[in-house]
Formats: sequence, structure tokens, C-alpha cells
Amino acid sequence: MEGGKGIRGAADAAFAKSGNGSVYTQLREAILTLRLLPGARIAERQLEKMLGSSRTPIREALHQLEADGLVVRGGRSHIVAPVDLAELMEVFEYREHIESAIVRLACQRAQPQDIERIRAIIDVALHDDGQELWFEIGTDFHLELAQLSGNRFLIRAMNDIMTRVARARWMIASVPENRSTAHREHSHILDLIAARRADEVVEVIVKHTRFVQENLAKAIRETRLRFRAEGLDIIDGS
Amino acid sequence: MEGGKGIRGAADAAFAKSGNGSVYTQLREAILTLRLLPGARIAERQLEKMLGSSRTPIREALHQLEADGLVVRGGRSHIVAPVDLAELMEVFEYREHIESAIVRLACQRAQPQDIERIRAIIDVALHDDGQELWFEIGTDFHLELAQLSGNRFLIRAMNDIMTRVARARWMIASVPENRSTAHREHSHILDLIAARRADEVVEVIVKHTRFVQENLAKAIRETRLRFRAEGLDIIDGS
DNA sequence: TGCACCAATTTGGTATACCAAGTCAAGCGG
DNA sequence: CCGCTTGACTTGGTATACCAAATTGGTGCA
Repeated sequence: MEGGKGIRGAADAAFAKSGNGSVYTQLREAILTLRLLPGARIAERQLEKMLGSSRTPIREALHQLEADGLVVRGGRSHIVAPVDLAELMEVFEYREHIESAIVRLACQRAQPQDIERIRAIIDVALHDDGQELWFEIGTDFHLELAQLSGNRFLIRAMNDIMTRVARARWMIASVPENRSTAHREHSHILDLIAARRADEVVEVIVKHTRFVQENLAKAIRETRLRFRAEGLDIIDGS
Repeated sequence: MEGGKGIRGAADAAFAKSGNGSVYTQLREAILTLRLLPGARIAERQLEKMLGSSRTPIREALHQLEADGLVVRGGRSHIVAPVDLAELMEVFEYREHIESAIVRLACQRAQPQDIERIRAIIDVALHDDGQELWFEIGTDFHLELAQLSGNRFLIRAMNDIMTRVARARWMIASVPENRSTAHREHSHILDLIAARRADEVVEVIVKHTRFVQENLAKAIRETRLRFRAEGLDIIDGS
């Protein structure tokens, strides 16, 4: 029963000694940080032992994760959803429209103090440039922006989007140059929202989204090659 | 144990003899058609008897419905989600952007035969004008339009939207005049997509969306008064 | 040596048993 | 007569037992 068997089919040591957090949270973390590799089989009874919970809450968590697009049913069993490049391209097409809607509404509704609060978030990256922090800031910026729209469905949509691109973002071997570009664009977006220049901010955020998309697509392709060298196929699609 | 007790708290005869379909499907139907009134308490053990299933699949269905926004947790128990007018207004704000994105992409990607297929759907309403048929056609038109976008996230968003407005649409006391208006606008939208006139179709669909929004808001307010006359508060919000 | 078939095990799906917490009502005291 | 307390019951949450299907590994035959 122990380890081995290559990769597909073992979530073994991914949860060593972890006892904190809900089942859903733990699984989500493990999947998003690639501790559970895309394509890995997930057996309810394995998790039962590993997480110390019973199957009922585990099944519930798996259904949640399925809704998040992080777990899919492969026939009878559950597997960690493969990173699907084609799907990711659709996410970004979707994202352009969602972000555009968000910033348009933000231009109408954002309060100056809200904008300054977000600026403080992105400016943290000026002093600290850890990989993990960069990940968080990139997520938070766009989620906070969504909050400014005041529309719960746009907020939910942005949450969904950030979940679906999270693993791709995790694959990025951070290029410092790109980071400063990101900060500059984020800052520019805030300026334009503060100035209520809706059309311009839409233009900028679409450009920003496409920039991010290209970076992620590149990172994914590199990651695929890296894993293929180990005999693994982690990524679907062209 | 039988019936009575007024309204909040009885889903009693809503499932008489119904044995077909999954638990989720049956509950969803009952909620969308207002056989289960907004605000009604839902007890897992009641459903266990009524549907003849066990609690496990019932709980699963309830979680699904919660994700759909059709069921909410009221403290410890589950209740049928109240129709929230404020939320509905947010849905329509969201919908404007989603539909705009959809028709823009549809202009790029729709095949002539796709457009004709949809036209056939809405033209059914010319011969038959039953209430239920009108409901279905209105739903199908927008879902089919979403398909033309070729983007699974826009399709999913449109599905979500149609679910969230379904109960409001069910409350409409059909005004024949509005129906012909709807058909005309739907037809116009198809024409513009076929002609690839993206900007114009966006303009028209936004206008259409606002028209629908006003009708539904009116219907909801009337329905609220109607139910209040019976001593019930079915609708939340202003 | 390779293929086909069979049995044992593992899987997810379902039903049920158990628990703690919350609800409601009846009864007691003011 | 009103309000508070208390206890029985109902509720959702969790753990577990049971089932059918499907996978898998091994064995025997060609």
C-alpha cells in the first residue's frame, strides 16, 4: 500500500501530520500548490485515513472541489483536474469581459479610501518580493477590484477565475522584470479608476490580462516540458 | 404530523406520488415552479420520507441547490431561498455584461445554421402561446445564444443567470403584448448576429435585458402584494 | 510466452446509527 | 396572568455499515 507507484495514484505524504483546517481547505491547498499533482487519483478511503475524517465530509469536500473545477470524475473515481490549456484560454477570454465589467462599475462606485487600501496592498510588493507574497498580492488585487464593483456575481466570477488560474500561476518561475511590470499596471489601473476614466481603464486592464495570459501560457508549456522529462503528463490540451 | 401549520414549514403534498427523477431535479423543479414557496423550511428528514431516498443523497442535492442559490441555510436549518429583489437587480447588472460578451463572441463564431436553429426555436412561439412554452423558449433562446459564444464559462454564467431569474419569470402574469415584443427583439438580435454587427447587437441586447428586468421587477412587486394579502412574505428587499 | 478468465479487493453510492446543539412547549414560580 | 426554566424532541453533522460495480492481480490454459 505504501508510496511508490510513480505519481498517478499516490497522495501519500502530502498531508503528513497536518491536522488543521477543514477537509475542503486542506485538499484545496494541496491541489493549488501542486502537492497533489494534476491527474492524481483521489480515493475517498485514502483521505479518510490521511485526514482523520469520515467519508461524509470528505465526499462533501470533493463535490465542492468538483464545482471549483479542481477535481473531476474519471469514470468511477476522482482525480485531480488536469491543467487544461484550452480551458485556460477560455478562462482568459471570459476574464477579459469580467474584468472590464468590474472596472467599469468600479469607476462609478469606488470610494477614494477603497482605492488607497488596494494601493497599500500592491505596494507591499515594493519592499518584499517573496514568491508566495507575489502570488497572494496578485490574487488579492483582482479580488479587491471585484469588490469595488459592488456586484456579488462579478465578485464570485472573479473568485472562480482566480481559482482556475491559480495552479498556472504557481508554475511561474518568477521573472522579476514581469513583476515590476505587473505592479506598474496595477498602479496605473488604480489611478484611472480614481480618475473615473472608464474607457481607458478597460483598455489597460484588457492589455494587462493579455500580458498575464501570455506569461502563464509560457510558464505552463515550460512546466509541461519539465514534467515530461520525468515521464509525466501533467497538462492537457495543445 | 400532517400538513397545516400555515405555509412556512410544510413541503407536504408537493411531491405526491412523484418517484421519478433525481432528488436534485425534483427539488429544483418544486422550487422553481414555486410549489415550494420561498422561505419554506426544508428538513432533511422530511424529504427522506417524501422522496424515499436516504439523507446522504438528499444532503448532496441540498448542497447543489445551495450553490445554485435556490436554498439557503437559515441558522441550522435549510430554507428555500427567498426571492431577493436587490439580488435580482445585481443579477441583471451582471447579465448585461455577460450577454454583451456572449453576443460579441457570437458575432465572431456563429455559423448560419446555428442561427437558423435558434430562429426555429423562437418561432415556435408564433404558433403556440402557452405559458409554459413561453417560459421554456425564453430560457432556451438565451442559453442557445450562450452556446454560440463557444466559451464554457459564459455558458455556465448564463445558466446560472437563468436559474436565478427563473422564479421571477414564473411569477409573470403573461402580457401578450410583451411576448410579441420579446419575439421581435429576439429575432432582431439573431439578424444582427448573422450580419456580424457586433456593436449594434450589444446595444439591442442591453435594451432587451433592461426591458425584461423592468417586467420582472413589476411582476415581483405585484406578486408580493398578492401574497401579502394572504399574510405571506415571499419576497425580500426593497 | 502470452492471453483470457476468474476471484478477491477496492471503489464509490447509499442507508443508517450516533451525537451535540438548537428549538419548542409545557409547567412551574412569581 | 405573564415570564422563566427545563426537558423532550427535532435538526443538521458525522461516523459507519452495507451493497453493487469495477478494477486488478494471479493463475491456468493455449
